[in-house]
Amino acid sequence: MGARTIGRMSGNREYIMITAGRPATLDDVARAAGVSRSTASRVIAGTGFASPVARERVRTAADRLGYVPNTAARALVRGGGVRLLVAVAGTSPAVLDDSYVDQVVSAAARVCAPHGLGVTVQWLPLDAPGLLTRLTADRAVAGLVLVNTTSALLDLVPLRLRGRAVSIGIGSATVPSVDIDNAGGTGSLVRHLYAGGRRRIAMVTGPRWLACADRSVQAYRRLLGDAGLPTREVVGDFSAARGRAAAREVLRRWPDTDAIVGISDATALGVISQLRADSVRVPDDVAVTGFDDIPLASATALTTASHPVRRIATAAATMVLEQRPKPDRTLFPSAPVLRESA
Amino acid sequence: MGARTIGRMSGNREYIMITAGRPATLDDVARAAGVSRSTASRVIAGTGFASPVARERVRTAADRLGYVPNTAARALVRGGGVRLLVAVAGTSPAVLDDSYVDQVVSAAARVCAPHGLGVTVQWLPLDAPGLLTRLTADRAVAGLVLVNTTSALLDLVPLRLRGRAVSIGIGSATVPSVDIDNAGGTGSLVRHLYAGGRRRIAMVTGPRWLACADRSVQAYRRLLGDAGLPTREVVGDFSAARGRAAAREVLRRWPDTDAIVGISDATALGVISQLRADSVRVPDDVAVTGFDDIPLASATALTTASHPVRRIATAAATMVLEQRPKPDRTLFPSAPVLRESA
DNA sequence: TTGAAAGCGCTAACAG
DNA sequence: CTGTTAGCGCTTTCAA
Repeated sequence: MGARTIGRMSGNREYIMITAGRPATLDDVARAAGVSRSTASRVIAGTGFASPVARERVRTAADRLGYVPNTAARALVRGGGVRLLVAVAGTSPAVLDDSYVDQVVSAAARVCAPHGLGVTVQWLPLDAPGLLTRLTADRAVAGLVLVNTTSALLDLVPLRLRGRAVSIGIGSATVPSVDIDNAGGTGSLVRHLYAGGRRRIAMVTGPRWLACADRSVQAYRRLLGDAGLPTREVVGDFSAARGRAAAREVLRRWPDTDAIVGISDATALGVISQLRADSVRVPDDVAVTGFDDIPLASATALTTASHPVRRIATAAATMVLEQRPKPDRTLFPSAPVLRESA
Repeated sequence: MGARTIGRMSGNREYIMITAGRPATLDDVARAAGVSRSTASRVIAGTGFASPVARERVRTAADRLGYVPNTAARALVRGGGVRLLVAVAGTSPAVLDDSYVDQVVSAAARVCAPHGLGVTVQWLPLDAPGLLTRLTADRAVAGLVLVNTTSALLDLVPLRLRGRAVSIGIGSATVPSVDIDNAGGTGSLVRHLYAGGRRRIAMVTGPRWLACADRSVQAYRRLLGDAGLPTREVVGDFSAARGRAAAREVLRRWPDTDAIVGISDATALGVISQLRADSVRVPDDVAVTGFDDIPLASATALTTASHPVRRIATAAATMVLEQRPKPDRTLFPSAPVLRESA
């Protein structure tokens, strides 16, 4: 441990080979290569000039010593930070117990790995805006991915993170957005219902504060409006439990409903289970659609719209890491997935 | 941007209040509190002595300036690292496209957040042991969580990480393990099958190199051996596709099989779909069990055993972060979840 | 109890 | 093209 082997290079210069214990530092590499630390830094970081000879010697030395740059030190001097913060807005910390968030975090971690960056995830209470400010005050934060955020939160993103923040959901003048095309996905589902002869179409919406959910609602309203049909809306919250209750409410208020559009697959699954419990046939009496195409959807033959969460998160994290101008808005298409429920 | 307000404290000493831009550093806090940087460091880090007065003034100043310690700088000097590495062993990078891994990463990120640490995830090819060595050579790596690892890989964990590495799966003399009680879970399932009158019980196993999967197989063998029954094993790989093929193989080799134990829910679901396709009734003709209790399991009424992945990952990450002696082995119980498939 | 001073490992001007 | 020189922000001896 800490054992070193002192040897001699052909050039008759002393070098040190670390055999165990302390990982090699840039100094070790420079010494072994017989160049200055700056030169070693230049070739390792790939920045600045270096003669082919120097390049070669440094590379060899680094290889032999198993040199790996210390990300923390590098981040300190460059001021770039060492981790990507995934901040998920919501009313309770339970928002983090969600496979959607899992996928975002995991995808982000995968993108960050080669850059030597880590990822952390935090719940952002909607009513405690100070937290975002505190979290982003840590210079170790290299970038920010906001999930399900609000405009209020968006405005709190500090200047330091301009260009290093992306929102999965709505964006702002300073924070670009990467998102799923809720309107397109929901629209195609509503059109499918209409094409199937449904005319009394209700919708179980998401929480009002969530803009992306609202886009689905707007699409639903627009389409029904265009067709001269009245809307039937019940507020939900993405959960199956709320979907159940909502199904009851829909049928109580509008007994002749022949289709229910759920804001999410979980919602739709809740709706279906309640409907079946009440002996309403799906899709014969009432057609039901979801949104997201989670694994459960295919198993339960739920008609829904696709939502490539992993690809979206990967794009978001990549945008944060790559420091080049980003489009204000990147929309991933959502395709209808027609199965048996509608 | 970068605007500052110069004011005067009651003690008539100059201080600087950052109103925007550059986050406050420890120097700013010290200056504002009228103490040396060392003193400020002691009270902020909570290490070493400080008079109540100093403590108070530093706290106030830090609060007012919205001071947040720079994790990277701290890690650099303390040598503690800035991120937790989740390394997932497997034969292809696709092992990372798995909700199991997502949950582990996400849970780890949650545990790390308050410590100012990030998380990265890496695929560890079984045949490229050098990668682990290279990855862990980065001093920025504060800790290691190995997933589905092998003894060979375990032996490569460097001394520097001793006490800062945990394995979800098998452990070693130097790396403690946190795991699910596969044997217990599988055992209770096999007993349930036996109690239900099944006597010709086959098993679709996991890949041979995976020790945790092997524990299930051992339990199956032991129980059948104790009952004087012959074993019927087909090698699987946790996938539904392989489960399908395995079901075919089982029935070809042992046509009178009356129960199939799947190494995972995905495997079992694959088995069931193949069985149904071949007009074999489940559970009437052949009972099928899984392992993990994924969301799909309840939707498909699959009998299985529970697997609290989130809790396991949280425990693992916590052990890595808390620097106290750990038990060599922590086993989380797996309870049978009886549904319709067996 | 406190402050001065010396780095942690690396990058980035700036002269040579 | 290369080496010298300053730090990045923080912790930690060591004296005072």
